Amino acid sequence: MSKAPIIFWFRRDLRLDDNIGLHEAIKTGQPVIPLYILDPRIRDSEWYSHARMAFLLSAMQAVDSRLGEYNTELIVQHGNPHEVLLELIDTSGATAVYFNADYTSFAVKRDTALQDKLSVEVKSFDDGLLIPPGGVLKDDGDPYVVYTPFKKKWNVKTKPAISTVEMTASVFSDLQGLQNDGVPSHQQLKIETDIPIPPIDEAYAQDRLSDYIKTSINTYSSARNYLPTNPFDDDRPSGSSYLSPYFRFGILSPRQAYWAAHGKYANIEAKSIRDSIETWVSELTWREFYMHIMYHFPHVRRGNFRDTYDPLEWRDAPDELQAWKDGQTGYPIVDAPMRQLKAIGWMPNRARMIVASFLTKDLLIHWQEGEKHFMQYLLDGDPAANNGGWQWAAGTGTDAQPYFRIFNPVSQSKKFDKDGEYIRHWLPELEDVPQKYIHEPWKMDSPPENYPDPIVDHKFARERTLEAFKKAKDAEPA
DNA sequence: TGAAATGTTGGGGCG
DNA sequence: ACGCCCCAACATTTC
Repeated sequence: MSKAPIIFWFRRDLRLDDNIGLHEAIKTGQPVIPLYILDPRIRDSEWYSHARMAFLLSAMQAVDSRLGEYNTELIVQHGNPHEVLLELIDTSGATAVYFNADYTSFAVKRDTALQDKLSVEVKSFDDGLLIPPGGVLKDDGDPYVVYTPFKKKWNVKTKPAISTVEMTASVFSDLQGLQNDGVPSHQQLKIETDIPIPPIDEAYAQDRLSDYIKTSINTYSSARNYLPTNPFDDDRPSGSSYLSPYFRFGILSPRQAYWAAHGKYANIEAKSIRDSIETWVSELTWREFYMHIMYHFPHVRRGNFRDTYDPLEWRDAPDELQAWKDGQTGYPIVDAPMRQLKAIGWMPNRARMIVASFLTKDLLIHWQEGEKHFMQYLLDGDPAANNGGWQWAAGTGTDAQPYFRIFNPVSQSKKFDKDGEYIRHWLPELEDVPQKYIHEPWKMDSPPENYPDPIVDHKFARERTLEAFKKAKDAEPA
């Protein structure tokens, strides 16, 4: 090769379009080595997810195949990033390493340390958020801890950076002679999951996005609470765009989503549609809010955002926790989404709130147990968003719901799965339960034998939780 | 992006 | 026609 190459390290940005760091690397005019590093340490994490790893491998394959259009390929190597990079710099003669910033505290530490460990230029770019951490601050320079004022200040100015990557074969490095382990198989990584992995590539994600913006987004405000059984084959009106896993791995950029929505918003007058678009964009803002929160307050990763409820005595109830995980609590509206989670690695937002309320408020089990379980199964499992959601539900977080806001599983069920269709889909043992009893089958004269009685009485549980939270709050010194 | 307890009002049954 | 009670229906307060 004539010029010395530059390494572009893919992480949570598995796409070629609108990839700021990649674009900057290409702009240098140096040949680019596209790299993905599989760090075996993630396997040891208590948050490791077989399903998410399977999704990631497919995403890597998609990038590799798209790179093939430019007569190049994705270099995949295993190991500690700095060791892999040292070696690759040595063998390739690369003069720089470019990547997009990952704002989680583990990644920030790792990436900062790289600057010292590598002798070449290391450059990090803001790409994964419309506004990076630090870009939305109060006038006194402090980060926001309440969503509404954050959102008010959250003012997107960036445009979609690059509509199409302009690449030519010559831009990419001649990769001959570089070690490439290739995208590993499930077998190689000992992946055990039955979750069907959805189509994963940039073109698919873009289609899904534009389809959604074209029609379904129109009714998002009202449909968002509706419980879709499966985002891929459910033909009922669905509020969910089911794009979260694509955001999680950067197959879709938030700029692409934001500006697609914005483009429609600018050309439409109907109030209800405008409201729906705003509400949908607001969910993108929530994503950014929680990423900022975890960046500014890394202690949330280890415990409560607020210490008010630190004295709270969460219950140690392994059997009940297991019943919750297995979808065997006896409350259909809790069990259905828990089964769905294990089956497809996803559940709608309303369902996440319901099952989180049940674990933390009805069972009074620590939100971190729920956080962990979600991380182990969710295809979109993201440390910041997941943590934010759980602390919100538990009442320990930023801008959290007050502790006394306790969902009644039966009323939630009647409200958001009126016909019981969602329940019957995921709980086949309740298929023949009459409509009258679908939300509370224990009231039947002879309930289905293969479905458990409620593991806890809601009314009793509610009282117990109110008391426990009150006690914890009063224990806190003024 | 709650639900339950408590309070208030007003129509209707009934003596 | 009146007073009384019951109890939806709605509103407010409380957790």
